[in-house]
Parts: sequence; structure tokens; C-alpha cells
Amino acid sequence: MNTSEIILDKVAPIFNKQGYVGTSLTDITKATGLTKGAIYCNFSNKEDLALKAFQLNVNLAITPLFKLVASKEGSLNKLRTITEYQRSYYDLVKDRGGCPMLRAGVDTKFINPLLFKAAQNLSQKFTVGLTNIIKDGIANDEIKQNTDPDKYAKIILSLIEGSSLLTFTHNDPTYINDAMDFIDQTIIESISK
Amino acid sequence: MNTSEIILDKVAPIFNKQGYVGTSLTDITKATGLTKGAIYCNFSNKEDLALKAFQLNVNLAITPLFKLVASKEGSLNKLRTITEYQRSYYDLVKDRGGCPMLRAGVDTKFINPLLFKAAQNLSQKFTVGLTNIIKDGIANDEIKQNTDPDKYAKIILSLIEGSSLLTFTHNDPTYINDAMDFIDQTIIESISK
DNA sequence: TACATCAAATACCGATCGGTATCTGAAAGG
DNA sequence: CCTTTCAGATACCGATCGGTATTTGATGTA
Repeated sequence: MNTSEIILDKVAPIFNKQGYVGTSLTDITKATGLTKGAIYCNFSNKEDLALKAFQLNVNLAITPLFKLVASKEGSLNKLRTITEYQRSYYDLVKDRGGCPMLRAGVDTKFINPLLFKAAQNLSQKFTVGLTNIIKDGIANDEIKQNTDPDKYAKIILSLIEGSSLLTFTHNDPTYINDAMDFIDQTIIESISK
Repeated sequence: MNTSEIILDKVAPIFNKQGYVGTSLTDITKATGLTKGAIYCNFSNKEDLALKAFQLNVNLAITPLFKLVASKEGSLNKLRTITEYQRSYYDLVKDRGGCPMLRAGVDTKFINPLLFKAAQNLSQKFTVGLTNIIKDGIANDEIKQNTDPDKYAKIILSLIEGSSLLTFTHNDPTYINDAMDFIDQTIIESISK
């Protein structure tokens, strides 16, 4: 692990907890034990560092889910893989400050266009991924023909992000667990053939 | 409208857009046309101002919903009042930076305990309110006996907050509308007798 | 007219902000 | 053994941060 990676590793949770403006260069030098000279030797500026920290947070929290889903066969199986992953999401990211997509989506809209764009893209990718799973399920006769893929993708992602917010607001993983139960037992049940 | 109210009126949307640390005293003096002397004559410090700005945002965005629901009779009717309100939520708060509960819940957890506590309390109040509506519905034979009030309250609030996040992330109200359709047509349908 | 009141303006405070120019010292290369 | 290189440390920059002590000026009052 080189210096850039060490910095990102220490700094990514701080950005995710305190936000972009809420994280100062002093926070960063204290957490890394390095000086500003070292930070600016590895990153061009604070925005560059924050953007790469966001990408690291995503790689640790969300990318594994995308890879896991891609490795599975069958639409219903993929959907259940998502809910199963989310059940351990609180433990996965609680020390890192919660869901990075949620944080960046709220935090950066009016203050950091670059970071906000990255959050938008990720959110869009998530929605499209869910939509395609449902579309494939319809094509493969796993899911009912009259299911609106776009609509259900939005609903499932809303449940995932909303329950994540509430779980972290109250330090109570039952919000996520109850939402995932509902997706498994009611949503998937009702759209599967 | 006295000076304090004028300040809050101008400043509340800024705090909701830029967050607590992201809003500076300079932002505040520019928006109000007043000097720092005037601000500190009306509020004890930045935190005090931010807290009252949050309360104003809540009073404009969420309190009307609580009052509207309280004025209605019948649990299913109350639930449909919520979804109907949410359908116009994007237009209601888009110029004010989105849902204040969502913003404060994400923004303040690690940087402003007072504001975070206020967000927690509001979120809790929302959950309890939803739970009681469902409990009453069961008692009044409007809602099926085997419905878990706590679970459905969490799911409905997750859908509300999650769809709000995504709507504001993408400037696309269909996230909220689709989620509300789902609550109306699937959730309420499935739990009502 | 003289005085008290008080909201708001002015002018200022030390601390911290993000960022940079310069220096240093250890490793690599000939 | 000398020199080059370059990551990282040091020291510094102007700007801005939240906050405050003092002054101003309009108003009400006797």
C-alpha cells in the first residue's frame, strides 16, 4: 500500500462522516500523521482527494454488491442477493459513516458539482442495474409480464436508501432489516411468477 | 415579520442547501443584507440560528402534513393523505433544498449533536405517528389484524425518505410519485381489510 | 431640549481555512 | 563517492472563519 492509498484509507471515513466542507486539511493531516506537503504531493487539491475518497468508500461499500449480483444467475436470485447484502450493510459501513451514495447525494448538490455528479452517476447505475434485472426476469419468465421494471427499480432503491438513512439516524438496523424483509416477502413474491 | 423572522426566512433555505458547516456568516449577511452585528443581536450564535432555521424548514415542509393528517378521520384515509401530500412535496421544497429531515439526518450526525438530536426526534415522531395510524386502523377494523404496525411504519417512512433523496438527486419527481403509487396501490391495498 | 434605550453598523479579534514555495534528507544511479 | 531525484517536512501566504467590543443613530420619554 503506497502513500496515496494510505492517505485515502485514513481519510475516506472522515469525509463520509463529516462531509466535504466539514473535513479540513487539519483533520486530514492529523488522521494520517502526515503534513500538508505530503498530502499535496499525492493529490492535486482537496476536491481531488475527496473525489477519490468517495470512490474508495463506494468500492468498499457498494461495488462488492454489484460484483456479487453480476456473479449470480437468475433475476429473483439477483434480487435476493441484494437484500441479503443489505442486511449486513449496517455492520459493513457503520464505522465508515454510513452509505457514501446517500452522504454525497445530500451533501454535495449545492457545493461540489464534481462530487455530486459522481453520486448521481452511481445512483443512476444502481437504478439501471435494478431495472435490467427485472427486465431480464420478465424475458426469462421469472417475473410477471405486467411488472413495470423502471417503477419497481425506483421503489426498491428508495427502500434501500431510505432504510439506510433511518438506520443510521437511529443507530437501529431494524429499519434496513424490515425493509429487506418486505422486499423479499412482499415485493419479490408479488412480481414473481 | 420582525428582524429575527426575516433573517430566518432568508437563511433557512441556505442552511438546507449548503449544510451547517457549508453555510458561513458571510453567506448569511449577504442573503439578509444585514451585518454580523445584527445577526448576533437576534441569535446567540451560528448553532442557535441553524437550529431555528431547521425548525422553520420543518414547519414549512413537514408540520403541515402532520396537521393535515391529524385533521382527517380513518386510518386508510390518513395514510392516503400522506401519499397525496408527498406527491406535491418536490414542488413544495425544491427551492428550499429538499427535505430538511433528510438533510439534517445525514449532515449533522458527526458535527452538530444538537441539530442531529432535533432531526432524530422529528424522524422518531414521524415513525411513531405512522405506527399509531396503523394500530388505530387495526383497532377500528380498517386494517388486517396480522399487520405489524411498527414494521409497516418503518417501510413507509423508508419509501418516503428514500424516494425524496432520489428525486432530489436526479431532479426527477417520478421517484416520489412511483413510491407513493406503490404505497397507495400495493401497501395500503394489501393491509386493508 | 436633554437623556435613556436599544437595534444595527462598524471595526476588530485570534484561529483556522486551503494552498504553495522552499528546504531537507534518504535512496538510486553512474 | 558524488550527484540527481523526489517524497515529504517546514514555513509561510492571503483569505475567511465564527465571534465580539465599541460606536452609531433613530426613537421614545420626561
